[in-house]
Amino acid sequence: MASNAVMEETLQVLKDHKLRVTPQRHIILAYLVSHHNHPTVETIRDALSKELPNIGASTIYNTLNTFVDHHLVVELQNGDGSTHYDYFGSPHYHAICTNCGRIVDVTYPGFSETEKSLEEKTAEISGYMISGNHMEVYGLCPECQIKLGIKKND
Amino acid sequence: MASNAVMEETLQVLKDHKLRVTPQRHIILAYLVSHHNHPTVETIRDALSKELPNIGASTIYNTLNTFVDHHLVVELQNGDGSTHYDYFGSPHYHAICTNCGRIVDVTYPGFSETEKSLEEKTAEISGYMISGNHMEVYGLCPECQIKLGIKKND
DNA sequence: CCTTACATTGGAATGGTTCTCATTTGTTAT
DNA sequence: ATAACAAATGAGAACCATTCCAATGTAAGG
Repeated sequence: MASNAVMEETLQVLKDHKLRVTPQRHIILAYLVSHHNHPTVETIRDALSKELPNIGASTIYNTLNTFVDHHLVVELQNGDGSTHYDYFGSPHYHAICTNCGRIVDVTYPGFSETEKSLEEKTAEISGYMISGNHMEVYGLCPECQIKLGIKKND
Repeated sequence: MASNAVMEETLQVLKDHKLRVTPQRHIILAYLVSHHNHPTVETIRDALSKELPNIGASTIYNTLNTFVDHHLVVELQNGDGSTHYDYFGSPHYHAICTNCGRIVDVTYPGFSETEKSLEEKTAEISGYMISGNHMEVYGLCPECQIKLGIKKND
């Protein structure tokens, strides 16, 4: 359940981006801000079934696409066939398990510099006018390492 | 049309990976090696309509998925709704146009070190056993900058 | 308030990808 | 060579995430 602080924060975010404040948008954004589940549309629909029992799938898609357009949210594919969404608060990237699909956020001191440097080099080499990036790292999550009986030699 | 050298090379690649050498696999791989179009399944089917007039869509999907499993090929999404494929020869990443979807390969001296460092930091932080990564940079390609009347201030 | 442009609904349509299964083909061992 | 087996192919059906559409509802500004 989203706290009052989150509701106020997300209200402001919507206004800042000149988006019409509908209950659906407000509640979906609050959900994304207060969870880091990297949910799918289905996950969101289930999670909000109490607050928004009659929401249409199209609305969730529309809302998320709007958020993506406004760079509030990023799309992620983990190979399970549906798109996952992540509220883009502070700079981070994702580690994705190739076995179970689990997605975790990763960052480290100096990551912003790495990002910036990558973007600058890309602009220079390709002539693109850069607006963003995605970095993803693939591997086996700790649980799947155990599940598959793989030992880590460190 | 793939040269003899490419056909020999790809034959060897298939054998090295212990993949059964079928004409379909051989020709598709040769196409990927000798083109850097980041093709979709449809693009490939059209391009090979002379050499493989009766190939089924499933075969192309199966073949590409097999190549992906063997890390010969990577999948790319540029937002147009279908998956693009790229033969993974030498280390590089992709710049993707947010307007027209154009994908270009990018690399620079020291890129491998950047990659390696990212993977090592990720392993340390997340506990994942890393097997690979994807980096993508988004922006407007030079053509779309012109098309949209955006001037570059450098 | 009233208006109007925009958002939401839900059901149908779309289309990329996977599935099924009968048939064909590579590969390995004889 | 040839036989035998496992694996790949092809055609179409099935699947399912996502988009489209037309009708209805609603937020925001004057």
